[in-house]
Amino acid sequence: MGKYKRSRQRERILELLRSTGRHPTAEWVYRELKEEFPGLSLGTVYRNLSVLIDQGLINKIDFGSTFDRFDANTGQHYHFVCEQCGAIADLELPVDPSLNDRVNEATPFTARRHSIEFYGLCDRCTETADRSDA
Amino acid sequence: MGKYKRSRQRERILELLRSTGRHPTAEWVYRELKEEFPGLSLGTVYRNLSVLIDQGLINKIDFGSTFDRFDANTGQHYHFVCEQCGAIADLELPVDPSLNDRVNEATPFTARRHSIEFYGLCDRCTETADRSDA
DNA sequence: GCAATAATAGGAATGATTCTGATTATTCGA
DNA sequence: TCGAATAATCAGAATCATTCCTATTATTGC
Repeated sequence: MGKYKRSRQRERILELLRSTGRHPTAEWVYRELKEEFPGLSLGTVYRNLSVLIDQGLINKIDFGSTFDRFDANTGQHYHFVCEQCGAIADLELPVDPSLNDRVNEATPFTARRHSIEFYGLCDRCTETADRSDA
Repeated sequence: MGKYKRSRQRERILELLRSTGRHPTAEWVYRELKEEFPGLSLGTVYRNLSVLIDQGLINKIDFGSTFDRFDANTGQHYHFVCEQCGAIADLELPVDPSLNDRVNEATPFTARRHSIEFYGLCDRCTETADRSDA
């Protein structure tokens, strides 16, 4: 979290994200603003998006991992993702199909399934954090 | 779902995924099996992983999107993802922090937050599906 | 065995994202 | 208001996970 100077580009990117219900990609933001900033480069969009995340003004929707991950447990189950070491674990927590119904009652969408990911520290990383504190 | 012939490589990849609690990346699988199949190529691993998915024997953990997506709604909320058109919508569904507690009681992990994504058809795609059916 | 065809290895291609370097814009104190 | 310090920009190169291509090899069913 360094110190940031203002830039018209970054301000417009934030405005644009706030004004849309979509969850845009960097490419979409770039195309939207290209007319207003003819010299805009995609790198600038990406950099500003990560600055905005750093400032807590926007979020990126993703798993912690940039890699595809594969799972031979094909039954329904939820996941725990360690924010420190990146480990992913299956959870025993019972899957609750009624959650889909709640979406189907409250929205015009048809939810057929859902996934839940919990984020935090795994047992190993919790220990490490305890030691390094204090 | 075409017709598949067996291959030693694919059988071992499935065994490996079943024998591990991790949620491996393709690269990890490749490294694990490289000694057993000295000529193994990463492309073979990827192809077989997608065949195994097609056969319903494994799952890939990801969002529907291969793009990063950004969201100016920084409050806690859940998402709906349309499996057909890829649209992502914020849901009004109240966020339930007690879910974290259930994980914290039942596991050695420390869950600080969680995300839920519902998958299905959005209103538009539901209509389209209705028309094309029957 | 043999024909048909799926699977393989290896490497090139793709495509989203990040990095680099030279230039421009912003900030802030004198 | 000027100027030094430094963050931000643009353009394009680099990166890196993943997919695609091609010639060769393995599997299947008869």
